[in-house]
Amino acid sequence: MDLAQRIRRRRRRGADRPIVLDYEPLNPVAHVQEPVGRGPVLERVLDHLDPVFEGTLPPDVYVWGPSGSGKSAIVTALFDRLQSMTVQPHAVIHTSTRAQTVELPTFVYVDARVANSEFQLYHRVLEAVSSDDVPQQGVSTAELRSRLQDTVGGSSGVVLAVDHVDEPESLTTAQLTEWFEPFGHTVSLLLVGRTPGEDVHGEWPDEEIEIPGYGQQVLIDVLMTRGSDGLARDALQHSQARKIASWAGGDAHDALAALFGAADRADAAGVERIRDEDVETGIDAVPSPCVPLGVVLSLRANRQRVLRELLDLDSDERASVTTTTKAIAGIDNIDLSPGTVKRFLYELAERGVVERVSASQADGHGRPPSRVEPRFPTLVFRRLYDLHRHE
DNA sequence: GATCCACGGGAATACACGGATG
DNA sequence: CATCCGTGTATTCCCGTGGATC
Repeated sequence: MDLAQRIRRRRRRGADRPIVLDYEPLNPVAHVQEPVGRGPVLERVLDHLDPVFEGTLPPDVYVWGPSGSGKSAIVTALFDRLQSMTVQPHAVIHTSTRAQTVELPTFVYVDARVANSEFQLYHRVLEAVSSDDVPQQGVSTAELRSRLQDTVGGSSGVVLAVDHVDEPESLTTAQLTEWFEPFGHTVSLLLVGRTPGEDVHGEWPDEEIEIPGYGQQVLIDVLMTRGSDGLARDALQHSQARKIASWAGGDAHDALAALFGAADRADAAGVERIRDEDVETGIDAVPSPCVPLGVVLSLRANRQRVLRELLDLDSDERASVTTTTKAIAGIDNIDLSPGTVKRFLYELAERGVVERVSASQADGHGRPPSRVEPRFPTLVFRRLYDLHRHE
């Protein structure tokens, strides 16, 4: 348990809520220090990175696996650790075979959902590599690239992980390889995506690592472990974890989202243990198909605001896109015009965050209305959004 | 002045339906 | 009967503006 977690627990205890001690371990997008049950996969990624301990950079690699298979968890945990080794004074590794030391490259992790332009990408990397501040505006993309080239050229190289490639509104493998082509062998890419390599980019020239989905038992372990980190003692029963795991079909994101929802519900009810009905509620609050929570949380603030308000509307306010629009734009201090709210809703539908459901029958004139349904874990989003607004 | 980006507004287009038209 | 038209709605699309920084 780290310090931040200890403090969060104390704060929660003060709130007189018996079940949830800390929401973070239940958060599907939380970064964990030690991913549970992913040892073999970690080993394979480490095998690939092995050359860095000999002083050279590994070739580019494409890591892929189904949603909720722990890709982000593995890569963030690994890069966090490797990065801290680089920053620490003992960044120099003494190899046993040769009495000589090697310098580790810089390890940088970038989420392409957040850094989704060439400029943003260079910015993140540059900020990680050089210790100075890097301007966000007023400097051209080309300028940033050449600054980055200068900086990287004089260093021992960069291993750059780019997560969530080839999603809508993020970056493609083609773009990334093109942008870093001029960097030659000073930057090694580790791209993380969901689809098999051959499907997206026919001739990916380099290695790839496949990450399989979680098995049933392992997923139950994940739930029990995270549950015991975040919940009061014995609040979650093994049979309940089993039920969630079997519903989730190996998807740890969906499973954790359901557990989060269940715990939140039980917490609000003031009971001491999660009830089976809470599990039901938690599962129901995760639609299928479900867009990853990370997609929602990387949306711009105003769009998240609209989604948050959407969750509080009653059903006749959600009868059509237009009435939904009016209801949301009419809320005090929302500060968005109806036209803009409406455009947001259509944009969000395009990204799969909400789904348009057209009414079966038109009553009266005009094109039949359609309403929007959330396609993200509603209880989790609501709780996390409200928590972060109050801090 | 150049640069990137977020934001907001609304025009333009597509669609569904009932009823008028040839 | 086939087609067109008007109306009201849904959906898409484009572009200007302004903040902030170098």
